[in-house]
Amino acid sequence: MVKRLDYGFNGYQVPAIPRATRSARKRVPFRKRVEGNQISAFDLLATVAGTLLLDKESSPASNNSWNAEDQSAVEKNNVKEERQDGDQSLKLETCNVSELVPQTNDPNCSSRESPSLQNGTQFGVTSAITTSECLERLDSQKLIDGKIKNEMGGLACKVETGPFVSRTPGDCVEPVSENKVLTDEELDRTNKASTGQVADKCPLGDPLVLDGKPPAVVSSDSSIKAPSFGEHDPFISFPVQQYDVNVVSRDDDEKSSGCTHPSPIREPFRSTPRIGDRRIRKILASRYWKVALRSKNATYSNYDENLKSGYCNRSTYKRLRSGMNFPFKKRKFLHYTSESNSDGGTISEGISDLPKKNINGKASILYSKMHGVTGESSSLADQCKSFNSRDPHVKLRIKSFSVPELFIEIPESATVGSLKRTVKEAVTAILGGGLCVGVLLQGKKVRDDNKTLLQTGISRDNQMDALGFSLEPNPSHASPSLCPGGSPLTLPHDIPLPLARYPANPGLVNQVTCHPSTEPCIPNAGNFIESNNDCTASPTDTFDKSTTESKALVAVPAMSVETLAAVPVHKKSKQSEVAQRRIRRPFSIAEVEALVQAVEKLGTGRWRDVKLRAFDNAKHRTYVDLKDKWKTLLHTARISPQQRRGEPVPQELLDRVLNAHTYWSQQQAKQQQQQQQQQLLPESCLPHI
DNA sequence: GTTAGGG
DNA sequence: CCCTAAC
Repeated sequence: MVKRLDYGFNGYQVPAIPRATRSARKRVPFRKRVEGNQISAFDLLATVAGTLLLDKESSPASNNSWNAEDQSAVEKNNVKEERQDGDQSLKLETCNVSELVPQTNDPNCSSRESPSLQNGTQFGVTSAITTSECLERLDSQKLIDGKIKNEMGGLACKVETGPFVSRTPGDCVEPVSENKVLTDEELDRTNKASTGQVADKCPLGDPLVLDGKPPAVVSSDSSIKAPSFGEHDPFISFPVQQYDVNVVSRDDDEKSSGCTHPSPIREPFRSTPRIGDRRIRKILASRYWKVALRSKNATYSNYDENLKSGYCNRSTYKRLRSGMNFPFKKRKFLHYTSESNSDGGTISEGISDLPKKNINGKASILYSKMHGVTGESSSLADQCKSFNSRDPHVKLRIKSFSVPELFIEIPESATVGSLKRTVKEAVTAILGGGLCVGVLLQGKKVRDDNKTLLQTGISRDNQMDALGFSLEPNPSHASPSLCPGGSPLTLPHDIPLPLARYPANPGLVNQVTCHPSTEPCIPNAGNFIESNNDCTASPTDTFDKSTTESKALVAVPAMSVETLAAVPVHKKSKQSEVAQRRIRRPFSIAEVEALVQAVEKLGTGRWRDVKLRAFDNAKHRTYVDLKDKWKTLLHTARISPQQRRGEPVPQELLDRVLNAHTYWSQQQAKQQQQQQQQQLLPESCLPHI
């Protein structure tokens, strides 16, 4: 009873039955188990979206171009004076994210060391593209550039399915070219590497693809190839079924089992070992991700481990996992029966069995005609079927995406640099969390994320008429009207992720329009930037302040919630049913106060009651939220004020949190003791009865 | 559906 | 804030 006075409130209510005895319960760390390894449509979405995010994790160099290191700043006084009527409202209806090139990799390529890599660094330092993939790209590019240059009109996303090239496990050569389109010379060397050196050193493997002929060198026609946004090509492959998916990054200097040391049982699918920071840097640097096949007995946790090891920086990892809404979320893989789903049962024989099907040196080509692509493409598709029916991968090439519309208000006095940064942050945020990826098949939205590609019809055996991806604004992020009680979304300023460099082609920033503006409409960002360079202060002086004082950035869906379609969608599709992350809503001090008061009264472990008592009207606060907030409050109270971030919580409240927690912990302990005694008592009393 | 806990 | 297990 004395404690009441200490806490300064009316007292505690001891719960009748302390469910909180669970608090003593220690949970076994959840192990991700993989009992099946089909990839679901969700994973397809996630992979595409994840690739977008990986774009954001691009090199600092790309960031510089956005930050415009040479940006001048306005006078501080001007910055402080934020006048409503002076704000510029810029509406960027769409921005292209160009040349996202998810593409299949060869699942067999994971452990081979490229002779060319061993010999030197002719392909650069950090990139990693298998020769085979180079060939794939070549071929794909050839198809695109030459025969099937696929015009998608004004569509936001272009998806191309390239030829599928199957290879033996031994033909993996991984030279590297991350930051540029391969030049003819490099390509030529690549071909040589695959046809010559590798073949010499790989007795077991048939290194050759494409019928043993090096593909015709394709000129890197930049007029056809959209300007690269992130200066790299991420690759994605989707097993149609059967295999665990593991995201690995190939270390170019990794010396795993080389071609010169063939072993009877090779492990071509083994992921690269953890090698700590270096590996992480490689991942971030190369930004080359593979979705590799893994043996059936591998567990999905390995994927997580790879991520963890890949991102030694825990915060980075966490950001990917949750903080940045990294959409490549782990998803529990569907259970499946290997026998029933396997292709004639061959898959069940093991991974090593699969490459054997392709050893004959004939490439298995999967080509799926795109929307509007007919003729030659269909013949390719036929080829594909005749060549190989074993490879469970779907090959996709997404030419470009458009970022949904952004709405930006920024003071006139803001610097160009801050404008750039603002746009960057808006784009970053929308890519990070406010974006959904939709998959469209033959004009229809694929809604069931749990279906496999095979089930959905996105498979090698399918004549993919129209496979498309769309970027859709996340309504919870995009529309203020969807945030009842909340202010229009202010995009966070603390997103450290650099976006890929500003598109060199000003045309990529489409339809930059000006909202109520005193200035003439700005045709494109490039012109705007050039015309505003009259600042005097140093960029760093006022950079953050400019930024912070700009008006809220509101991500406005370009067409309401309509899809930015990659493929013509005839009917207006509803919002994607993909579970979307809720918008982050920091607790206000008043809410914290209410929470603390309720917990003081009810105790911890009664979050539903706390919710009903103090947050019944706050629909967006679930009892889980309250529990989590209490958790963070407790953590905040325990750390030093210097370590605290965000809006400072009054120390008085934090003290109350600590006191209440201490009290209720003691109560729980007491009640546990009582319970134990009650359980023991009857037994001990038995003799007396 | 709730709660605890890891992420 | 999400996800999962345990209840």
